[in-house]
Amino acid sequence: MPRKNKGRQKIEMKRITNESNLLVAFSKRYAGLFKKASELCTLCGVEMVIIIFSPTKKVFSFGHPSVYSVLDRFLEQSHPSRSRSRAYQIMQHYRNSNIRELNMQLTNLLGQLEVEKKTSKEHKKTRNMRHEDYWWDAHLENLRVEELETLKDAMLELKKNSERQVEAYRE
Amino acid sequence: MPRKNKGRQKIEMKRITNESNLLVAFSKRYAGLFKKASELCTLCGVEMVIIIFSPTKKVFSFGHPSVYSVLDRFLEQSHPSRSRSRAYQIMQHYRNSNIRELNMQLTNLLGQLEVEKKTSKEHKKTRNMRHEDYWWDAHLENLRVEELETLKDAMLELKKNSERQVEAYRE
DNA sequence: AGCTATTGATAAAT
DNA sequence: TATTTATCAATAGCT
Repeated sequence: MPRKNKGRQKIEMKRITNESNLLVAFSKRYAGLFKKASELCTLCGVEMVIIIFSPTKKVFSFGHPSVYSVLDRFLEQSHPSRSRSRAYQIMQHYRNSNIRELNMQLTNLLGQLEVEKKTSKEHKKTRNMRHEDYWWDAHLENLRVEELETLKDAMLELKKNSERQVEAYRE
Repeated sequence: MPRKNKGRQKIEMKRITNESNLLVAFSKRYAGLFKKASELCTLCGVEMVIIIFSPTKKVFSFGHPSVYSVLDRFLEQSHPSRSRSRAYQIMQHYRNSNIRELNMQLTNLLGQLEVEKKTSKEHKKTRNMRHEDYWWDAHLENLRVEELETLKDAMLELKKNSERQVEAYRE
C-alpha cells in the first residue's frame, strides 16, 4: 500500500521562511498552546494568562479565570503602589474601555472556543461523556429564544455605544 | 523483554486530587508549555507573554521579547470610556462568568447534536419580551445549542465591527 | 530526577 | 480552510 504522504517531519527550530507555512504553523501551534494551557489550569487548578500578537498583528489571549484577574494579580505584586503605577492606571483605562474590552473579550472567547473544539473532538471519539455533561445537555435544551434576542439587542446597543465613543473621542 | 513500567497513561481532564502528583504534573507541564511557547516565538517570530501562578503561589513568567514589553503593548491599546450602558454591564458580566466551562459544554453538544441540527431548520422567535436585570445569571445555563451558535456568530460579527472601529480610531 | 510505554501534537499532503 | 496520515514530541506512572 502506497504511503499517502510523508506525515509529520522534524523541522529546524528557526523562523519559518515560507510565509504561508508560517501562518499555518501559527494557527496550529497557538491552538495547541492554548489547549495545553487549558489542561494545565484544569489539572492543577492554577491561574494563568497568555497574550500573543500573531504574525498578522492580531491579539490572541487566554486567561483563567480571566485575563484581567490574572493580570491584576500580577501587576499588583509587581507594582505595589497602585496609585502611582502607570501599569495599573493603564489597566484601569483598559478595564473601562468599551471597544477594546469587547474586542479583547471576544478574542479571548474565540480562542477558548478553539481549545474546546479540539477537546470536543476527542470526546466524540471516545464517546465517554460524564454524567455532568448529560446534566448540562438536559438543561441547555430549555432556553428560550427571547433571551437570545434580548442579548443580541444588548450587544447591538453596545456596538452602537462603541461607535459613539469613538466619534466622541475624535472630536 | 519484561515491561519496565506502564508508560504514559491517559488521565481524566479534571483537577488532580493527589497533591504530590499534582505538583509533579505542574512541573512537567509548565515546562512543556514554556517550551511550546518558545518554539512558537522562534518559528513564527511572534511576541507573547505567559504568566502562571503555580499551585505553591509562585509566579512563573515567559516573555518574548520580554514580559513587560509585551504587557505594555497589550495594555497600551486601551483608551478611556465612561460607558455605563446596560449592554456594557452585560458584557462585563459575561466576561466575568465562567465562559470556558460553558463553551466546553457547548462544543461537546455541537458535536453530538450535529445531525439534529441539520434536520431542524426552522426556529421561530418571539420578540418584545422584557426581563429583569441580570436575567443573564438565571438563564445562561439554559441556552439552547442553536441559539448559542447564533450568539457565537453574532459575536463574531460584533468583533469585526469592533476591529473596524478600533482601526478607525487609530488613524 | 531519569526511563519507557503510550498518548498527544503536528508537518506534510489532500 | 479543513481533514487525514505518518511521524515526532510530550508525559503518566515507575523507579
